[in-house]
Amino acid sequence: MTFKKNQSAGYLVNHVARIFAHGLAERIKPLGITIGTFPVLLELWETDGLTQKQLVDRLQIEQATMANTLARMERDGLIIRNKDKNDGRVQRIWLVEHVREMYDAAIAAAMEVNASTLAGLSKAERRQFIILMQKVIETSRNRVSHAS
Amino acid sequence: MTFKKNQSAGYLVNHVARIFAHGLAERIKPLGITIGTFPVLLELWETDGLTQKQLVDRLQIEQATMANTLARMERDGLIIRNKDKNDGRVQRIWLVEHVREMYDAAIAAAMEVNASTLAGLSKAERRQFIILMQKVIETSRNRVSHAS
DNA sequence: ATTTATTACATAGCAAGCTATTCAAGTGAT
DNA sequence: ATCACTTGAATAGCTTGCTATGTAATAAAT
Repeated sequence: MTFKKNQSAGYLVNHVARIFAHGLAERIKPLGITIGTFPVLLELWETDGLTQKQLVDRLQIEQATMANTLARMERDGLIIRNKDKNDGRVQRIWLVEHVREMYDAAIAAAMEVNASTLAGLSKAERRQFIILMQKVIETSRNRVSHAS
Repeated sequence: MTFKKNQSAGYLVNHVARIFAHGLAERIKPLGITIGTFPVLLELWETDGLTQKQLVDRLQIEQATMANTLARMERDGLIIRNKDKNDGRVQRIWLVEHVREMYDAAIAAAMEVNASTLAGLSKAERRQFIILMQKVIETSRNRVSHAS
């Protein structure tokens, strides 16, 4: 029996992630933001002035990836960074005013993408989708923490 | 009520895809292959000598992405490309001998990744995971074909 | 037969992810 | 006080994905 990619969780989930990414990208492009910045914005909308380290911990993105994403965001005028007074190593990240006001539109876009991409699923299936993803992430989180 | 990223299908599925990618990457690295080439290899192991166009259609990857992936594969000695006799536009892609022999090891790696990443799910949940992914892909496929 | 359109592929340029490495600022031990 | 360690961030260099655009070969239309 041969390996069938359309029965492989890893293959399928990569495909699905690209579908979501594509949908989100086209919907937030008018706002002047991109998919990589979106999770960062979500955190900052909730808590402005986080450090890079805090963003890395909350978003499970590698530090180097975060540094690059923040550099692009600063370049594009979405955030400003300034050194912490008490600790010269840490950079605090602050939203620029007009970005703080984009919250509603951005959230609407994200909810639209979720709804339309999952349109083929029943309400129960959509709930199950979320639960399964959370469980997989939890499994991985445990594995990683054991390993270290 | 605020938007919660850990309840957002798009956010979660991106995270899960990165977990799978990481797991696969470390397991196939010893074989000298990377995650982007893996789907291409799956197709060629089944049908050697496909054209770039056929790979694009079967893997739902953009043509430009495929061209770049194939260029890397050729550079790394995984494939050779040659022009089709009947149609000067098409490139046929052929596996190099030692890559053809990697099938068993590569499939074993993929199955391991799937098993260990989904270890926190019951058998029924794993089955459900596959079904939900397939449905989302199907929904997207229909939408795209309507749009064109 | 020539022109026009289509098709297959390549190239340019970017975002977003990664690992590995470096650097500077704090912390601790002696 | 100094030396070693740790921690936060930056940088280098790569893969994998995308859109937009260019190019050459074939097919279709007149």
